[in-house]
Amino acid sequence: MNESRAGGRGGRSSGVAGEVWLREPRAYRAAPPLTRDRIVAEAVALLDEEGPARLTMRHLAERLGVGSTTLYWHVRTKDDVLDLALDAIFGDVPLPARPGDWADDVRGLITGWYAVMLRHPWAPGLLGRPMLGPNVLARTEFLQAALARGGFTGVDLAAATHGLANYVIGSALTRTAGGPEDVADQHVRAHAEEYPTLAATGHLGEQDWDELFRRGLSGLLAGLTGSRA
Amino acid sequence: MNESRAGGRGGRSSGVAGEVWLREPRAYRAAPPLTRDRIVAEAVALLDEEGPARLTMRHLAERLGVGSTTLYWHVRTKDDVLDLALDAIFGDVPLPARPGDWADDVRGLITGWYAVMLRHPWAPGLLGRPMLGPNVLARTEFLQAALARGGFTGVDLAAATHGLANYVIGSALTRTAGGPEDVADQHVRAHAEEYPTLAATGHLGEQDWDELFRRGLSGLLAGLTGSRA
DNA sequence: TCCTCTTCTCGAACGTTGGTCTAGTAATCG
DNA sequence: CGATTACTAGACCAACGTTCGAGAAGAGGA
Repeated sequence: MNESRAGGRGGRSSGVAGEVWLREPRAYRAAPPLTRDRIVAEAVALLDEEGPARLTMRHLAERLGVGSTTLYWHVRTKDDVLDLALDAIFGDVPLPARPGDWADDVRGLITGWYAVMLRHPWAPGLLGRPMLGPNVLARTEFLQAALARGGFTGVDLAAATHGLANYVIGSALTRTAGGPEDVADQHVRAHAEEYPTLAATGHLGEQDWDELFRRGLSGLLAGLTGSRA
Repeated sequence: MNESRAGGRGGRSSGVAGEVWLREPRAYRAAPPLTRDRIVAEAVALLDEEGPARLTMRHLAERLGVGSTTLYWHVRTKDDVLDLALDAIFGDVPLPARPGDWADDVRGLITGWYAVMLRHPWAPGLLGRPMLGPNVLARTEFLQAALARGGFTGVDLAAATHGLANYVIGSALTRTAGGPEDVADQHVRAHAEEYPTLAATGHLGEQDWDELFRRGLSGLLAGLTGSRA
């Protein structure tokens, strides 16, 4: 080999410094190159850890150890990242390998959906955009298929699917929307004369929210089943 | 400073040009001074006409004929404007002067709520923030009071209130979220082999959406009533 | 070994945003 | 008439999403 390239003085590691030892071996491809999947995964982690306000392209790139503009080679806009991150977490909603009792499947899917959104509290706030990702569509397909097995057809089927989906979305949104629960509670209590019924209902603990969601879901499911054609 | 008081050339209408004739008489107080209400009303109009993306403090101030910084005398941040605008439109949800049949009142309130949100399609997307405005609280109070009249108590009451509110929120959100309806429809149809049930449901026309909402609401209401303690 | 093509990365910079600071002006009150 | 209050414009700031063009790295061919 050539040792003639004495004085590894090169500003850059290439061209000069033929010494193999001084060059990091394939450092460039050591870490997998940036991929869309890595970006999305890191975005989800960032959202979970630091909240949506901290999700900037620069900060995301920093966490990935790349320049901010590099992201735009893999993704067109920031909204793309948001859309992808949103769909990504819905991949965690468990989907039974084999369809069982239709009502159980529906309940399981909806509660799983709900749980995932609470696990990523930033998600419901991002829901104001079309949800056409594969994970979302697969779950919606499963939901509608289960309802079809339950005897729903035509408009009843569509109404049941949308009704359930809308219920879970609204529930997750209002659950994660409020700041500290005490604030709203105190505010209502402070104006008890204007909102007597609300004030009387009183404070809702951590546990009760899930119970409320469960009851509402049961009611909705029962009502839809009853009004089935 | 400026000794050249000659010529009405002054960049500003004040200080220079002592001639009363050149000054518009009381132009300052001619239009009512900026108030929080005017800001909110203009913000709603702007959102309706140009969409949420165009709601910037500068643009809003421009429409009001004032400087951008002036807004900050009446309002702390842009989020304040958003919160106020959101609550403002809920003032349009009709509230019966005298409570009637509880079920009718509930249906009327929920459908009115839904209609208002569809009339201001930007509203559902802003729902990811605590809703403590007087208009929202008054309607929630009315809803809960009507349900209480219907015999709901305790946890059932809370579940019914939240269930209905969440349903209407989710419905409005998904309704306004999607871009052009055809896009989603075409996308699903293009992957018909993966989403057979969804593809089979087919396209939903303008009319059907309201019908779906109505059916879901009926089902939910029936279910909640049935599971009432 | 050299050249070229494609794939991928990045620094610099642009235009715009929400928000603040400075420095006022018009009306009002004592 | 002087001081106080209500209100406003312009300049300014840090931060944002995004564009642009310059390149580096690897594959393939001759």
